[in-house]
Amino acid sequence: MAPMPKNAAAPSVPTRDRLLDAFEDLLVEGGERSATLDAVSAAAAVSKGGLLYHFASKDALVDGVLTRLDALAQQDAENIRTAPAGPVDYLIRTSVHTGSPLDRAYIAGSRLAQGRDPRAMQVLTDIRRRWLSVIEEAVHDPDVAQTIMLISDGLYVNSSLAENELATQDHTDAAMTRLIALIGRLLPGS
Amino acid sequence: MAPMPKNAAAPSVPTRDRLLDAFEDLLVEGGERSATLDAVSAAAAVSKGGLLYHFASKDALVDGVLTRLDALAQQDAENIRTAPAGPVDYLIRTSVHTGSPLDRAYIAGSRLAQGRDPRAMQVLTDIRRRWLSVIEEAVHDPDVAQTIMLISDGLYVNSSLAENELATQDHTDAAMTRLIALIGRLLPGS
DNA sequence: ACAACTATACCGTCTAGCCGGTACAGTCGA
DNA sequence: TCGACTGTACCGGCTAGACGGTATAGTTGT
Repeated sequence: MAPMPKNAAAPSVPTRDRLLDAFEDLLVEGGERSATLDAVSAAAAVSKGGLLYHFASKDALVDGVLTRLDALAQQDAENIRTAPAGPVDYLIRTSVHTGSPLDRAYIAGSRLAQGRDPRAMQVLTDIRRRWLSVIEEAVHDPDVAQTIMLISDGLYVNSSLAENELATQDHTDAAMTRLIALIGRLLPGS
Repeated sequence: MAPMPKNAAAPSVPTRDRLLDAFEDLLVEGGERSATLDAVSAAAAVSKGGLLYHFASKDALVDGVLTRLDALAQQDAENIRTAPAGPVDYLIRTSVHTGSPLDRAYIAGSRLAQGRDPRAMQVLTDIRRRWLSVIEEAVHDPDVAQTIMLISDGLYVNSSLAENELATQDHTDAAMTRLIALIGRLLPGS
């Protein structure tokens, strides 16, 4: 009954999570097409049978990453709300790829959404709505909040496109600071 | 029916273009995975042999859409530059899905890029760079130009995500006008 | 005659999913 | 305390069908 370490040397990440991680990685690095069951099981160093023990179908695997993404995003909404430097600062700075679990899960989710998976689209839409309401709460202007969200989305697209090209765009700390300053101009005297 | 010498300027509705259209549609509506050779030929009402007569491989088909996208985008950059209401107004208003050929081609291209096709990523990056330089030319401030591009990207993501949901976001003309007005605040004294 | 197809059959590989088997820890009744 | 049994976690071989691509013979419009 109790969770078993099973191996004194390695209380390592449970197989289930390793499979989810592998699926995400494949989605992020190779797109929907390369994220096959065989590839996932190989990447997680689990047999295909083992994979299907934990996730009865590919659909179940998709549900798994989506559920995890949703949980991560819910946490993040709280982080945005309570960020010391303010919600806008936090949102913008974390919109460029940081390699965080949420980051990876979010990109994986958007790959799935691009494959027109309705569940993925729903989850992504919900996450965005959650973020938007936090920003709205902070800036007290729906249009400005929308615009900030658009910039955040744009940053996501951008860093996902230019993953290996540094020249195109710089997402340095300095650049982000300038961006945030610029966003400040959107807010009038109020 | 005019004669169709393989490599000259296309007359009316050549099979080659219908195949490209079908491939784009499938990419847009069903993602990379659903855009198979069988599906493409069926959607274009052409036999598989006919498809492979025009495009010797799937790679050639990808090259086809990418080449067409690049040409369309090159034209568009000129449209942005010479738009009566100004480049920024034009860029923002055409960032939400209009169903134009460029629009469709661009989304198709980004599906391919999400599948990590390096050619697709290159073409998309080039297009963005071209747009950016037009906007830079118009606003005389690199940071502001960047930010406007981010907003444009954000709009694109958004309308692609909420394709069937009208409630989430309104991309009405009025909303776009408000957005453009807001962007005006980014520009200082000038 | 020739380009632009259609129709059909085929091939090797990949893919999702299924199934029988294994190892092993824990439970339970006698 | 022993043997029968149960549940969990996993292995790896298998199959049907999809996929990209090849091949080839026949048809049609100009």
